[in-house]
Amino acid sequence: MGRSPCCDENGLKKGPWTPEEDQKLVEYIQKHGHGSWRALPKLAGLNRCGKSCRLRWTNYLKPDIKRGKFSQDEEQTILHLHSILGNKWSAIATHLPGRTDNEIKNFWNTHLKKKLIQMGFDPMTHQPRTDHFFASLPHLMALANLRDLMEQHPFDEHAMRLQEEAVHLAKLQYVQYFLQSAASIPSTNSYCQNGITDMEVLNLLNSIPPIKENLVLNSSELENQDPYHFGNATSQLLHHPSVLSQLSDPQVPFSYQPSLNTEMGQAPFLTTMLSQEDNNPSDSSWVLPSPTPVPPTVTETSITNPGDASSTTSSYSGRTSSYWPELFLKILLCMRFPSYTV
DNA sequence: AAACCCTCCAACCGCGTCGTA
DNA sequence: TTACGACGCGGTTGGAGGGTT
Repeated sequence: MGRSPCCDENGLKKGPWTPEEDQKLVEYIQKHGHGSWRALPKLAGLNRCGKSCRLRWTNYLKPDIKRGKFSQDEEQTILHLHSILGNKWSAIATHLPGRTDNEIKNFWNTHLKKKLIQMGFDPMTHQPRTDHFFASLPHLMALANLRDLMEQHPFDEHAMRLQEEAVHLAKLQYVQYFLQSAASIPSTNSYCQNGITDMEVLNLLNSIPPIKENLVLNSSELENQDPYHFGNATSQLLHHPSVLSQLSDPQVPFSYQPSLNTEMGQAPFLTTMLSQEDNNPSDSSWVLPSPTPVPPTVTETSITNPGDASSTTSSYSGRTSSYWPELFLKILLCMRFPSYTV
C-alpha cells in the first residue's frame, strides 16, 4: 500500500547520472524548488523517475553537501550516536551538517563497522565481544597447566623460556580484553557515570609485569585504543560457567570468601560491590573477596565525550560496576600465575 | 600486461509512514 | 475508517577504480 510505482514504469532511465542530467535537475530546482518529486522529472525535462531525482539531489547535488573524508570529530559523533540510535542514519545525519544519511551509512559499513569488529566490539551493541575472550580462555589455562608440568620437570630451559613468553603474551591478551571491556561504549548519554578513569587503566596496565622492560603505555596511547572511553561494564563475564568453575578450583591460590549463596551446588561466588549500585538480583549475590586490592577513590574528571553536554564531570567514591574488570583480571592472574603479584 | 581480488560508494529496491480525500 | 498517492528510510547491489599476484 502506498508504494510509489514510478520506478517500475518502463522507459525511464536508470543508473549513473550524466553531467547534463545533473545540470537540468540543479537548474530546475534552483528556479522552482523541487515541489512534487513525482511531477519534477517531466517539468525538468528528465527521463527519470521522481525517486531517482530526489535521491540524486539529496545525496549528491544539494549545494550544502560536504564532500571528502570524515573528520575525527565526525567519526566520534557517528560512533556515539550509533551507540544510542542504532542504524537511524537520517537521525544521525541531522547532527552532522553537510553529511547525508547515505554517506554516513556507507562510511559506517565500510569503515566504522570493521574498525569496531577489529577492536573486539560488537558493532550493533558496541559492547566487547566476550566470545573471543572465552574462546581463548582454554588456551590460557592450558598454558598455565603446561607451566605446572614444566616446574615439575625443569630440565628443558629453552622450552621453559618459550612457555613463559607464551604466558606473558596471554596475559597481555587479557589486558587488551579488559581494556576493551572497560572502554565499551555506553548505551546512555553519560560517558562517565559508571566509567573508570584513564589513570585507573594506566594503573592496571602498569601492574602487569611487562614481557620486555618498559612496557608502559601513556594515556595518549590508551586513547588511541578507542575514541570512546570507559563506559559501563557488564557483569556477564563473572557469571560465565567457565569462570565459575575456575573460581571453584580448590587449588586456586587466591584467598576468597565463599558467599552464603552456595546452595544448589553452585561454586562459591566471588563478588563485587555491584550490588550497591545495580539492582540486578543476580549481581547481589556477589561478595567482596578478602583481602582485596583497594581501587583509587576517583575525584578527578573522567574522560568525557567532547561536546556532549550530558557527560559532565562525575565524581564518585569507592568501587563502581566498572571496577570489576581490573579486580577480576588480578584475581585471574593470581589464580593461574603464582608469580604474579597484585 | 592480464587476471583476479577487494574496496568504496552512488544508486536502486522495497517497505513503512504520513497526509489527504 | 479506509484507500491511495507520495515521500523518506534503511538495506542491498553493482560497477568503477585501485591494488595485488
